[in-house]
Amino acid sequence: MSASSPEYLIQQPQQNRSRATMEQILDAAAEILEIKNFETLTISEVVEKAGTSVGAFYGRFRDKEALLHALDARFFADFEQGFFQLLAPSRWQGKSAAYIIQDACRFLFAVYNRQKGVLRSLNLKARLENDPAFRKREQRAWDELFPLLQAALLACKDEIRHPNPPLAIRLGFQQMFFSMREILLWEPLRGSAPYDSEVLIKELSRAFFAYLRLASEENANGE
Amino acid sequence: MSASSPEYLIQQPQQNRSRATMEQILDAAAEILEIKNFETLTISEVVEKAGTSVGAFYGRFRDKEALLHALDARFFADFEQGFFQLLAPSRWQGKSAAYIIQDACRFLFAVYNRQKGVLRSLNLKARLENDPAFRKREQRAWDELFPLLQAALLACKDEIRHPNPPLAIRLGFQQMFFSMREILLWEPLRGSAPYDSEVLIKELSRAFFAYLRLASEENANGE
DNA sequence: TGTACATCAGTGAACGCGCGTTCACTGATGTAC
DNA sequence: TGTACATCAGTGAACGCGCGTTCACTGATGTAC
Repeated sequence: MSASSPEYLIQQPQQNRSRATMEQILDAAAEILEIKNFETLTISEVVEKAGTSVGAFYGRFRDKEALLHALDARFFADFEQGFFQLLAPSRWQGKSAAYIIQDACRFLFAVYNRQKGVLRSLNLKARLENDPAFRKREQRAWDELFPLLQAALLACKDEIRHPNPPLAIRLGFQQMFFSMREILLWEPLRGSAPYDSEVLIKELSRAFFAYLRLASEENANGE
Repeated sequence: MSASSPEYLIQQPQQNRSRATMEQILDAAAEILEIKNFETLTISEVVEKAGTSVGAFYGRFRDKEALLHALDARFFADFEQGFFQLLAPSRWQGKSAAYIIQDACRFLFAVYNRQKGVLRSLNLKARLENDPAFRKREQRAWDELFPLLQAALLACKDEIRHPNPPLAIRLGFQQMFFSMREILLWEPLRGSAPYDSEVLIKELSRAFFAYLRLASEENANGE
């Protein structure tokens, strides 16, 4: 679940009983975050939903903030597991730029298409907070994924006809990333017609390699 | 400034004196929002910075929320002025898709490149709030700009080689819009190297029309 | 040009509510001998 | 196999702080005659 001894915990659970309680608290919080945000969530409603008590909460967590840190850690561990599984070191070696991009796009989709409530809150916290910890953890996901993608794409440099490949790779990926996050996390709140998953992945990938002006894409046909 | 008699005001200023006070309150709030967010901003600090009193504040505004509504209204009025000025009805008639896109992109840049503190708070509020008013006002800007752009671009349909022009126009514009907002409002907080304004406008436009696969762009040279 | 009155505008101390946090206490689990 | 003790885990009523909001009051501006 979470690392050796994070500073936001009072103390690691020692018995299965308390490990279960903690898990229940995290699950309850995650569930509540699907419909409200972290600011309006109260400890009381979390522990009530988790079937435990306020005191039990503070026996584990330093304060309310610690709850979100723990959710963050839990999510990030999940993210990394998927990351190392899907993106085994040599997965992109010798592949075309188009292949790499679709792969990355599909991964991004998978990352942002679950735990949306938690992700929304983390995303907001990273923007609201003075405490840089949330911002840093958000950054870390980017810092793990982007360099890999960049290296893989630069290896296909001769496919890329954009005059400034490093710039285009960076901005193109940002566009894909921002759009994916925005559309999956926030569009539902606006009630606008959602994109079909496959269409979204395909089109965001397409936009990216069109921007890079891949030679291979030049004579491809759409749809 | 603001419309006839918005419900978030207790009463419209009747004397210049109070109009000035109100303006000072709004300015002070906007300034504070450059460095903190609306949740952590307090009425006391606003009125102190504005050189007035808590009572004066509540003489104008129904509650704290009303302050942000007023800032929203002030910004939106600004937006619309720019909108109707720059995008006079016939401005895009007979123009190429590339021209239209650059024009729209430049406009987006202008919109999001000032009042960033206020815009950040409005953006957050639109996500946090049950009160749909903020969300709706955000939507309205989109609803004014997008149909115009869509119509103008569909008029150049024969330039567009993407197999599904309406889809591509929508998603492409979203990408441009989301990226512009994200990069201008939130990237600075992350401390990553900012883009040069002209480069940003040029590249986001380029990405958009590359995605549409404009015929004209096919044999254009970059940089 | 002055007087009386109504309304507008502003003041800031005091209030009060909500929610995070504490704390004195009980019960459960593990360990030593 | 049982007893004593230490630590872990959980309970929930009570506390208290911060900040939004109120309110009784003073002063400024406008208007009628």
